[in-house]
Amino acid sequence: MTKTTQGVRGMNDVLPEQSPRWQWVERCAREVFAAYGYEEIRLPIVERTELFARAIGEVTDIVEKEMYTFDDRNGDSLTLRPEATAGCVRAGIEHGFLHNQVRRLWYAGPMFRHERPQQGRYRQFHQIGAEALGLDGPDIDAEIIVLSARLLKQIGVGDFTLRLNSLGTPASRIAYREALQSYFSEHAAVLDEDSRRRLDRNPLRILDSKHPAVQPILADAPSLQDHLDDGSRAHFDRLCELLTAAGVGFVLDPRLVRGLDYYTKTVFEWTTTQLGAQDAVCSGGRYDGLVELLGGRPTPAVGWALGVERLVALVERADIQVPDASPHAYLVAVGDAAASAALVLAERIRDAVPGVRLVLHCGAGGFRNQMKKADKSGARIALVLGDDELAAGTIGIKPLRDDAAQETVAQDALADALTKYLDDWRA
RNA sequence: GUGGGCGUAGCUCAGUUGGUAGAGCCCCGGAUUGUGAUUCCGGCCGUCGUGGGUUCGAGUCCCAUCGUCCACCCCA
Repeated sequence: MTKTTQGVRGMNDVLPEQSPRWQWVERCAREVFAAYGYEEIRLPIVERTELFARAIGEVTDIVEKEMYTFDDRNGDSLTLRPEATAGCVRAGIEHGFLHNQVRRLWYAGPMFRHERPQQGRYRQFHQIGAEALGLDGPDIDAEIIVLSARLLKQIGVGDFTLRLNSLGTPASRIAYREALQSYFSEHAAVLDEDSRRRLDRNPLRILDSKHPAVQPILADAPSLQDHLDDGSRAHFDRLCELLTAAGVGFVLDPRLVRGLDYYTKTVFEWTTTQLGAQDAVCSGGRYDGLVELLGGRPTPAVGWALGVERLVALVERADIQVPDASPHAYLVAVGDAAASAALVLAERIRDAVPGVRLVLHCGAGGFRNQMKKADKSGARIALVLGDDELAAGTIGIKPLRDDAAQETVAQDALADALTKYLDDWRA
């Protein structure tokens, strides 16, 4: 393989065998969003670099070392979006649709982060996300989480854990941050290098550490729950009540900290045990300060994003039967005369039988080989047009998926016959 | 960015102590008396990831590099 025919690292092709699983996930999302009145928004893949720097946070890993950033011809610094919430908020401010309004939005599309690829982690990956803007109550947190629960259930792969935590307001977070810093400073000796580096930059992240040496001191670290302000506390308690009432189970995870700076109050994450290290399949939280931070009127908001590749991997692993688009009928034409007649006949059928999926195959090869192809195509029936049929004005219908007998019908009656087959299959 | 495993036909892999490359599947054509299973026959396919080095000779040894997978990290 030469370099020119080699794809870019971490950016994958989705081949036809895989597409039906993607379509299934996308279709479930579309249906569930519609059921909650969420509207689709389509955003550019490229935004100004400073948008992400401000929204996600200058000192986050994403902004520091994972963005695909380049200069536009006029010198502007642009970046391939590493996530879509920032762009969503940007669009809201730019078009004024957040002004004193409530918006329920969803989006889907590719995101880009320059990380080292591994299972469930790619440089171009796809997210489907939901954002509810303009509402500050715990009920909307509950709604958007319940929505995610329904979507996961609809996709049908099951077996997820919902982890829940509250980060509090920025003010209570700062107080907590200081408490953490002083606690970890006392134990600086046992901290690993990474944790020590985070000590003054982002001490919350130390709670996430999996380093064996720091595990013991994590247990006695100050709890974020103890530093929550009253408002956040009440908000969180109410959310827990609502989720319980809605029958959505969850576990409290005081160590759940998101890697993007804009989160406030509620944060959550759906995880699975089936995907190795990249176990988060859907995660999000509240970001009440972001709209204002980006220059809009103060507007509360909650959202989440799910990783499509990860869901698709689970769909494949669970061997879920998803709808495919294999043809209903495979028309075999043998000989030049039959070939030209078949092309016209096939068009007539597609006109007359709405929704029919008909593959036309003209070519050399004996009937046996033709039938083998018909069988492999996944079609339910083969239509045979040879010299005999041509002369008689008929066509052979050969069932491929069951033992029904072959029949021969007049070409004029083919549309009706096919309609009947389609009806039978749907029944 | 760090660590480890792996890189031989489209796919899954075999290649013994270094001697100039194989199988199965797939694909294509044909036979089994006009029609999908099975079986049979034939055909196509590789500069053994790439570049150096050691050697009379390397897929087999050494170095580098790229890719890939997994983990760390990070996150969807």
